[in-house]
Amino acid sequence: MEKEIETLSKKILMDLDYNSKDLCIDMYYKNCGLKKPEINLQKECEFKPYFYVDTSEPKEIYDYLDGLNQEIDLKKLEPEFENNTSLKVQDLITNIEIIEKIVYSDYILNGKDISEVSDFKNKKERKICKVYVKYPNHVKIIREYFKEFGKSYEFDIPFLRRYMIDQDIVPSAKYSEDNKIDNSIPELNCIAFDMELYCKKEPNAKKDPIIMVNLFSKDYQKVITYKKFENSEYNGCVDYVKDEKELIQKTIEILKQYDVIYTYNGDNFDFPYLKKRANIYEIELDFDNASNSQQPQIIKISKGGINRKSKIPGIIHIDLYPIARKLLNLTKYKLENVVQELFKINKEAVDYGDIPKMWETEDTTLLRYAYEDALYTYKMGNYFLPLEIMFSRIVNQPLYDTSRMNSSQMVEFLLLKRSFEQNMISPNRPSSSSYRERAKFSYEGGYVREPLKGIQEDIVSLDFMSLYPSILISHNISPETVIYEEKERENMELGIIPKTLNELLSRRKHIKMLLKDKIQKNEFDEEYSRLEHEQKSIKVLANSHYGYLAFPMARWYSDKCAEMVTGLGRKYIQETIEKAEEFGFKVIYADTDGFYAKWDYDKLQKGKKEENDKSDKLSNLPKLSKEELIILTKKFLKGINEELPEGMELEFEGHFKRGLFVTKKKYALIEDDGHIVVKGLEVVRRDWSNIAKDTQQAVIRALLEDGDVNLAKKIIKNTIDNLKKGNIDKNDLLIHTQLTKNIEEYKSTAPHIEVAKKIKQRGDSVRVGDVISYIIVKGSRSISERAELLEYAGDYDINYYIDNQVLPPVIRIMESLGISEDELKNSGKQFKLDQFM
DNA sequence: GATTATCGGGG
DNA sequence: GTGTACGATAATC
Repeated sequence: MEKEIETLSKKILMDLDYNSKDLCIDMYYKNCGLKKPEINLQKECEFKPYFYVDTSEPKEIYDYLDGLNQEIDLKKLEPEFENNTSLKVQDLITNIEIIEKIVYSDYILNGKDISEVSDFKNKKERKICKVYVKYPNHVKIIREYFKEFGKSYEFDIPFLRRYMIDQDIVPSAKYSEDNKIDNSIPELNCIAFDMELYCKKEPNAKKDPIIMVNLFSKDYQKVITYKKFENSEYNGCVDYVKDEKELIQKTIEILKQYDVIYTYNGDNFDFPYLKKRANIYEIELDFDNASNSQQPQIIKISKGGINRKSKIPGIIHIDLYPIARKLLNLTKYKLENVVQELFKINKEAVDYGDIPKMWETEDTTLLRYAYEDALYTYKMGNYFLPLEIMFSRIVNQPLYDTSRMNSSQMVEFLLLKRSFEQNMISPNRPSSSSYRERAKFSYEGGYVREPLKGIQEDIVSLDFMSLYPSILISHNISPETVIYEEKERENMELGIIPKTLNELLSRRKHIKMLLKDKIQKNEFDEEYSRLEHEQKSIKVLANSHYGYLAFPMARWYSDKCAEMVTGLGRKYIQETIEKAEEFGFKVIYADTDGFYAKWDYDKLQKGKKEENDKSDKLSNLPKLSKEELIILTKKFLKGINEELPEGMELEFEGHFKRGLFVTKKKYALIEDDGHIVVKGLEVVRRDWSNIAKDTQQAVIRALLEDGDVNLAKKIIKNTIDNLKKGNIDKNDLLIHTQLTKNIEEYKSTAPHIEVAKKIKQRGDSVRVGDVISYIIVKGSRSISERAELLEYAGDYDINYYIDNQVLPPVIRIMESLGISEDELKNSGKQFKLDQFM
């Protein structure tokens, strides 16, 4: 009895899954009121699959089907039928209803003639047939039979998604006893799961055993293994089992006690591998965690395009790899790279090839590596989870799914939900032919202005706050409004895209206000962090709407809209630049939604001579201080923002002491606190030698910190001199390139391929994925043939390093300052000539 | 320079 | 599961 009362206090909808055996939706709730929370399974069997057929008369449908007299190909149908006597399409239809709906497709052009498009300003519901069928997986097959009859709609929305949309189910949220949603982020029990294998080549689940399972949660942090590591300082972190079979069994026993499992690439690797190994030992993989369920829950590996997805019903598997890929912008997404980015920690990496040896020699490096893999997976999971929960709630789809969706897919589900709420029938996805047609479409993007090259001082950076979303709203751009003239569009009801965006941005504005209030009151509590995550996720979703319109797979695709948005974007930025220059700024560089500018002293000089100085008092000063420049900038912003449409705002982003502008998309800036920001210049790329990277970095630093061109020149000259004198650590000359396929598969040759061949000839092994580090040595053969490993390298090729490594990254920078390649190259010689004279 | 192919993460 | 990637970079023309 006491338990019952507690149970009522709060429950969280954790996970949902379509159960094809029971033809129902399994809903996993977590009861939070209990001392030990418990998962409960509820079955939803009332919801029935359906789709729409464009006719107002059910009889027409039956007559048509009778006329067809088509028997269904039973092979296509599963689950199997009780009696496989002949089946007709109409036997699988359970009901046809006439309902009133707004058919969105009526209002969009999409290849039609303009005369066939209905007027959105007079949009209204019309009669259409809602066709119910017996089984969800029959919808698509049955729909095929209607192709000759007429249009059908919403036949490809997965059953579970359909249910979430129609019933307004909010996942990963707390429900109180009166079924109201509580906004706080639920406390979930999370565990990170990772494993190590014994394998000498590519892992093969038939023979390569799992040797360690690494688990990390709030109350359990262990590496489970079956080989005793003697004298290890890590003994406290190790749990021993008898063998691999016991290892797998123990892993399942522990994992099933948690709500959330974090992995890094578990979709494609850990779970499929675990499943295969468990099959070998005939272990029943039962992850069932619900107190009242009777069926075993096993890992479901489904195909998602090229990749796989691993789902355990009732437990939320969060694979952090796809999340890191969509939320971070890195060149590499190995676990170490992401850990470095998020926590600024250099995580030790282990070469996979060394694992067997470490295992045999009981090298504890392997234990530490295993332990840290789980630890950082856990930290990363906790870092991303609140944001992902917010995405799941806003989009209104299960966390498992939204965490694997890209932003366009999330926008689509958001729109499907809005469309349903507005009693609309959503447009269909494109056929494969129109998909190909759409994919070919290309259009002009943002405006990028050629920079004022060289070193600039005292720079302000200004940008539009969410430019594209605000253009979509203020110009009412949507597939159904785009056919109207500008004026007409702005005076009519908002289309679905601007309407959805408007709701999102108003919510974000409201949150921002609440946050400001909390900051003032110094309330950095749970509520604060929840709001912070919510506003962040709204920002991501709002910024994805423009991209969604140009996404060829989108239901609400519209190339016209996308083109219009970038066109208006270019107009706004160009007009703003003009106004900035009229005001007294000199714009140095602009890209899409923002620009860098300095104060134009030259123009003021001219202006003074021409007309007797009417400009602001401040501009009379010989040179503006940083504070004065910012005051002027804010004054300019105020004027601009008064003229801009509502919701659009140009913002002050920052002040920079100095900047170096090389070409479009290639520049570097130094902030007032000395922090350097580099864009598009190659310093970050791994395949260059240290000497090339270090020289470029030193040159950028010299130019930004001191504005000293001569110092930059000197740095380059010194490097060249040192190379000539042999005054260089050979390690700094190593060039690193990854082998991306087997040596035999390369059609052409390259230095790292030649080196890999040499390694093989010497009897050592090279594998796909190895990074080959080599030096180019002296000689007359081709460069590829002169590539050597450090230990076999003789004298290095001085000219190669000067011409192909050191100079290319710095030449463009120096050219932007008016210094030629010749001057840099010959400076050494000239120096010698000077000595002769 | 433009177009086509491949690769990613995990061990 | 009433479904499918995609975006960057290297290789090649």
